[in-house]
Amino acid sequence: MTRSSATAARLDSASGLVTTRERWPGDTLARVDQADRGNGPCGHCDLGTLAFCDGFARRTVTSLMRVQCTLRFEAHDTLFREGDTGVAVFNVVSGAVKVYKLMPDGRRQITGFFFRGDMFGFCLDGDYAYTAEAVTPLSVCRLPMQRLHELSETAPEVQHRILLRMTAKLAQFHDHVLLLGRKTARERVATFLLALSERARRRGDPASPIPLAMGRVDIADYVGLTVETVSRTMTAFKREGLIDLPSPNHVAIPDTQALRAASDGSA
Amino acid sequence: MTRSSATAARLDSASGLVTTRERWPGDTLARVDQADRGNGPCGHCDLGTLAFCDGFARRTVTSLMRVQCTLRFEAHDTLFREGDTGVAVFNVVSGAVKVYKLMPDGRRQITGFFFRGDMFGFCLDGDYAYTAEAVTPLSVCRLPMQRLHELSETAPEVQHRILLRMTAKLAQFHDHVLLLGRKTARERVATFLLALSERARRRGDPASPIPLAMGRVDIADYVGLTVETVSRTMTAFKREGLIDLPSPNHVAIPDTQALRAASDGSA
DNA sequence: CGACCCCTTGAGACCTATCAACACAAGTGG
DNA sequence: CCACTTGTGTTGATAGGTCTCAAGGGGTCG
Repeated sequence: MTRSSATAARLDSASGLVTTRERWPGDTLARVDQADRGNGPCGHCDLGTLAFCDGFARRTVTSLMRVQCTLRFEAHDTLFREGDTGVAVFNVVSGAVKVYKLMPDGRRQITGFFFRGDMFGFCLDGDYAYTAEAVTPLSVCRLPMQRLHELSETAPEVQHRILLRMTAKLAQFHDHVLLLGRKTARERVATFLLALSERARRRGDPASPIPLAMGRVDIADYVGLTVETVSRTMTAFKREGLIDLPSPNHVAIPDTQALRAASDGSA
Repeated sequence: MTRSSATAARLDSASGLVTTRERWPGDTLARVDQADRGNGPCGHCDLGTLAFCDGFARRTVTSLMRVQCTLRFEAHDTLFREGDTGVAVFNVVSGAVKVYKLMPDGRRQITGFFFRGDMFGFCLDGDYAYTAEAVTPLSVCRLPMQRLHELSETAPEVQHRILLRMTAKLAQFHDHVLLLGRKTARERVATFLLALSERARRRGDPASPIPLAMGRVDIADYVGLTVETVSRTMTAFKREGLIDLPSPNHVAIPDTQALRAASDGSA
């Protein structure tokens, strides 16, 4: 699994020594076996229609191929830290990522989870406002922000897609702010599970038995609760038949409408 | 103050009958007296360096002038509602705007305040994810999103500035999510006041005696607390000398560092 | 002057956090 | 193979921060 090269990439990134030098498969920092290369538009991944470059003109795809590269990480690896100079955006090819902010006393708030097809790390002449960490073994497609920006000057389609992703992210934030500011513990957990389910559906995975890539602590730090409250709430949901827990890391939603009702207090 | 035309614009916008037809000063829907026109790059406002079009090439500014128009609203007027088709972005020329989401049972979460120079309403082929309402008498510069997008294909500077605004907004959201998910009541109020102060400073206003354009209820709905808690907290801050309240709507910050310490629990 | 709105203050209730303990699975090393 | 450790999830008892409910003060405006 190209373990050693993945380590090199991780160290490079985690140490803040990210340069603007272009890298691509074959580069010592991010070697990707030929077998790992997918059948997507750019040949870097197999995201299909989820790929950032899906549907772009061949010329554009070619340009993107030159500047992007695939990187691999293990769970708990740090991709970049809050305060690092932001030089690239990432597309998740496989696995899951969490991004979070820390307070001086150690309190943590996870501000987002990213799965296959999701894009994160937007940053324009400035530092990353958060830390990004692999939740599971991870494969990401890395695009230098500057190059992406330059490319978008001649390829409006690229620019439009970036704007689409960012507006979608902004809308997500509005929802999450509502969750954190005004929802009860039950509503938060229900909303979280529904959102996971909906996102799974949108990327073509089954909407109901959903795998929980993250642990209870991460869920708690995302919805602004404690582990205990999350655990108690999920147990309560199971007792009430709102969800099923075949294993601690798998959630089935027998009745979406019922869970939805629990997610905004209309239950 | 062009009351009747402002009413017309409001009704048009609030009723969801926003069209993509270009409008400009002189248009019956958005008449702006000549005296109201500023000395900014486009002649629509006097935002100076805060203006969206500041620093753009003359050709770009001219293009922008053709598609943008200035609108006026009174406090409590609704600019657009959650679910309305998103067709335009707005720049605040004077006054303040709040955007919020409502839950079925009436709970409200304000997700943002916007002041002079701030831009809001980003929306690409989709509906607004929130409602926008004037907090004070308001003057905004309206730019059709579609036109802005078209223009940005030939004027990369426009596109870059949009990206800048959106990444800045994303960073703000990360901070606000941390506030809502992990901060105590004291920390929330302190953070809020500091952010107001900082934003005032950045747009060239004094950082310390800051006017509170919004009431306690709005503050509470923004920081995820109740009015009572906000009021109690501010009273406590005043008692402790962290802030001064010459009037309920004016806050002086004698010691920024002390308030900052209170904003992240390092006090 | 009275109605209304906003802000403030007080007392008690409630939801969630905190602290503590236990179950269970997966390593790890003797 | 077992003892031990570690990590994760669950459950219980208690405490505490914030909400809820209630009332009063001060300003504005008709």
